[in-house]
Amino acid sequence: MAKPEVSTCNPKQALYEQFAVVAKALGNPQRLELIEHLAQGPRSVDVLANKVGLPIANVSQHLQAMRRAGLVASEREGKFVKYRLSDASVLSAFAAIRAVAERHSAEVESVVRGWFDRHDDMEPVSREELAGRMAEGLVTVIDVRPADEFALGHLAGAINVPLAELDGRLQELQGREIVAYCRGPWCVMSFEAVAELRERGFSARRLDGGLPEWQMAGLPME
Amino acid sequence: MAKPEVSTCNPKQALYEQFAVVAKALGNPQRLELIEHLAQGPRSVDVLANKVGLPIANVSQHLQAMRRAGLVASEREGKFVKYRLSDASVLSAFAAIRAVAERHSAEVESVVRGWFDRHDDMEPVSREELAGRMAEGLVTVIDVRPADEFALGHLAGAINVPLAELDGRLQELQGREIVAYCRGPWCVMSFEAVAELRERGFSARRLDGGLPEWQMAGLPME
DNA sequence: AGTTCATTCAATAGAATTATTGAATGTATT
DNA sequence: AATACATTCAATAATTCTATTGAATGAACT
Repeated sequence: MAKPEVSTCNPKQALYEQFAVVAKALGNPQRLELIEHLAQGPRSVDVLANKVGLPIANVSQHLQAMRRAGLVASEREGKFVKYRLSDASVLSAFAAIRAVAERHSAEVESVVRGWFDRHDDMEPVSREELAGRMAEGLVTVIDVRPADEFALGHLAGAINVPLAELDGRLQELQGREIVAYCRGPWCVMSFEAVAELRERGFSARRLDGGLPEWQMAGLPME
Repeated sequence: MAKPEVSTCNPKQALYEQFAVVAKALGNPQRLELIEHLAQGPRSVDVLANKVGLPIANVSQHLQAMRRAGLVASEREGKFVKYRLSDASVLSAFAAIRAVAERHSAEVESVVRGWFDRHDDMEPVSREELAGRMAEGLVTVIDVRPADEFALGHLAGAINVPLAELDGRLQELQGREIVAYCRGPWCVMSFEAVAELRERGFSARRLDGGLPEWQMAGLPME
């Protein structure tokens, strides 16, 4: 990622270089995971390191690489350095790359198919539909992310039922249709939650997209 | 780019790996240049090699790398192998990455500023506006790409004035406003053409985007 | 069959990326 | 000032990526 000075005389080359720097910064699974976390809100280096299970120094370097590419920005807050996505365009780029992968890679399909047998069942609830049904009080929205992430911001009206606790809290969820969400479109926790709930006879669906998409759509958070 | 088997047991990791493969394939200036050419239509390996000025074997390898990532597809046609973008989503991803680079990188800005002093002058003509004015016959549209690229497909009604020939063909262009386009949003040939035309006193503007964008918008080609 | 040409393959060296380690820096707290 | 803690820096080895070369393959043409 070292690119001390991009200074080809050929301006066309220089442009492609700049674009490549951005794509290169996205071209690493660890960094993509970091972006997915940052999409939910600003985070400090060690919170991120804990979440993704990497050494702090390693995460710090990845974050700096992304900062050089313009994907993230950082500000010091006391002892901590909070990183955040620099722009909504970063999420768009992530989504666009995901779209390419979805169309091509049979592997991506198959990962998702692992949780669902029939295609119909995968159909998620749209944000607009969910917003409407929440207003009518017809639906229980569960946030299946870990409690610490929930605490840092969540969909207005959602209750936190971390995936690990789902088993023991089924009685809370009786009676209404359930919509589960988590970090983003391919966050597997919501897939697992829906699969488990259906096995117990609940009527459960996934929200289309995760928290970042909800927030970007201007829908209420708390 | 070698990734013989992506088979982490962790499905989350596997997904990020897949997404990273796509981004990585976009993370190289040469490959981005190839994509820009392929965005105009299917091309054979050696046509591409001539355009980008790289050894054929090298181009072939880049194309294969992109094929593995799902960015391009290929079909044999007699002696030739024609590569093409596999999907419109590839162009979206390219555009999204470009958008990130534009917002962040002062360098990208400065490359463009090299051709124009004032920001107002950079404002391009939208596709819709141009389509309307062409219908009224008010405007001369010039395609400043090399003749061979023009021959493989161009905007309906455009005339081909390769940048290299612009000097000698000014009298053809007298009388009407000129709109220039070339390969894509950052293709510098149209910037140069407009700058040169203005120096000679012509009223000239750039088309917003290039040929691929026009085609994607469903506007007429020939 | 032999020739020509486009493409791919295989092997290589050089460059860049990544994870890891431990030391250094900077900021709050006592 | 001394400590604790979060982050960054610097150096390293392992891996991966890239360009280059020349040989091999595949399809058309004589």
